[in-house]
Amino acid sequence: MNPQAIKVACSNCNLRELCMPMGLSEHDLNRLDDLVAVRRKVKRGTHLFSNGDRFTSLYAIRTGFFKTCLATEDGRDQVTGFQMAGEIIGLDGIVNDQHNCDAVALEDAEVCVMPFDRIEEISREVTALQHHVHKIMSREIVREHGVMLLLGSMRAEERLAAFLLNLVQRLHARGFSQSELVLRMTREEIGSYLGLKLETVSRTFSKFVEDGTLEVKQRHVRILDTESLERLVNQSCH
Amino acid sequence: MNPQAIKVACSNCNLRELCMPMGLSEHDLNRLDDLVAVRRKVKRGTHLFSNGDRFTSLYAIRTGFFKTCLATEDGRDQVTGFQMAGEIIGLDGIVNDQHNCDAVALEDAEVCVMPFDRIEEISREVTALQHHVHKIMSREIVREHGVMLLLGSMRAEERLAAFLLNLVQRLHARGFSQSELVLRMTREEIGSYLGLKLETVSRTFSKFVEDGTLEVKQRHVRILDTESLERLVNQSCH
DNA sequence: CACATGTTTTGACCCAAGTCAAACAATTCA
DNA sequence: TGAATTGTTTGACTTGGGTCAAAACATGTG
Repeated sequence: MNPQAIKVACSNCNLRELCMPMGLSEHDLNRLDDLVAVRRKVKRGTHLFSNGDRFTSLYAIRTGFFKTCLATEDGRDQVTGFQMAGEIIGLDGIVNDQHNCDAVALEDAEVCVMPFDRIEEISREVTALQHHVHKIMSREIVREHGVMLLLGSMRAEERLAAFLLNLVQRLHARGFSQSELVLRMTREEIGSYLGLKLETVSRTFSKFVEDGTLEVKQRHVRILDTESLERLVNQSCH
Repeated sequence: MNPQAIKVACSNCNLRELCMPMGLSEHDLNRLDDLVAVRRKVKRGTHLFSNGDRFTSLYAIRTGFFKTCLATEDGRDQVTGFQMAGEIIGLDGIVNDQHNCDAVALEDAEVCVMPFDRIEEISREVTALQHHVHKIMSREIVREHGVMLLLGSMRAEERLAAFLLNLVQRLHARGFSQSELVLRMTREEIGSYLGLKLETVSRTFSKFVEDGTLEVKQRHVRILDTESLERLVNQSCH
């Protein structure tokens, strides 16, 4: 956990449009460059933060892939999300000044550390940033509504279909293929996120392969029939 | 939907400690009184806002009880939360400038309408309000994490136990009994929230009555054995 | 390279919760 | 007040996904 002392400006970052507000004046852009204190590398399998850690900062993912998960003393475990480049993690820590879940890198990663008091300070001056922060938090709330819908009302196939469509859609927005993806997480982690056991996830993948909807080789997935997945998600009358 | 023209100050409101920041100077308190544009009455069964409505304001519940729910075209329906006095609804609308769920009054209710542009304006000046808004949004994110854990990893009894404990805890914080409550929602709405069918909710209530954990007469519930419910929620080794 | 460890697949079996159906309250409203 | 509507309970039966177990693969490490 040795923070790198690399100081780099948001104004030059190629992920700017993903994690920062757009259309700023030169002056406001310069203010924004004070947001990121340092960058920090996070090795695969290690924690960016853990449940109970003191909350100080939000993190913008520059590279790599994370999961956030909630683990209770009694052994329950729930993956609450998977995050990729340009997304912000740590919002859960604001309310109680301590993190309420674990953030674990699923591959070697790098994040921009944004001290929260600095975010609050600058967003008092830069209206666009203030609004941006509100939108990011609201987006997370809406995302979680969607997960609740998935967990509360979908069958296994529908859940996996929704999961895959969401992943490729986000990857596509980052310039990757619309139909091919590499899963960075295990079947068990997918299962935890989707409220299914890993065996069920595996079986559902196999079923999609039989149906000709997917091609699966380990963690490499190619979507052969997107519409078929969309039909599963959108038509609940089974 | 005729907005009442009653203009009342937060500074005198007995719910202030629930929905507003504490320990403000006189000057800041006065600024806060500009937050609430009007109050609005919402009749039982009617919508405070609906999916797709233009987002303009957050709402602080003064009296009454709401549910928020997500309904998709294809007939899926998920209750995403139940809200009571002192709680804030509408946060889902910020990200896309339109509401993403329905807010329905489960009993006659009254809300304080807080135009969001005014919230942003005042929170640029009053740091405590800025921080408060961030905390409210973070709290909602953390709450939803908890629901994901419930939906993803709990069995029916555990879900209902967690639901009841959460309700009495919030009611107790508002001065009501720790052991007695009146449900404002139907079995079906409870089921939708908990990812269960109404029959399962009903059966689980019956089981708790048999076990001597609850006394249930329609929507009146008395908790006879809180510990038993807590044990269910906290010990996942079934 | 071989061994250990972690991950994925598949099969056989089981059970918690869903489905369908019927009877029975409570409310609402004419 | 009584008919209609809505909400709740309970029973009988079914089923999707969980559990347990074993084998096949991958991946990493000394």
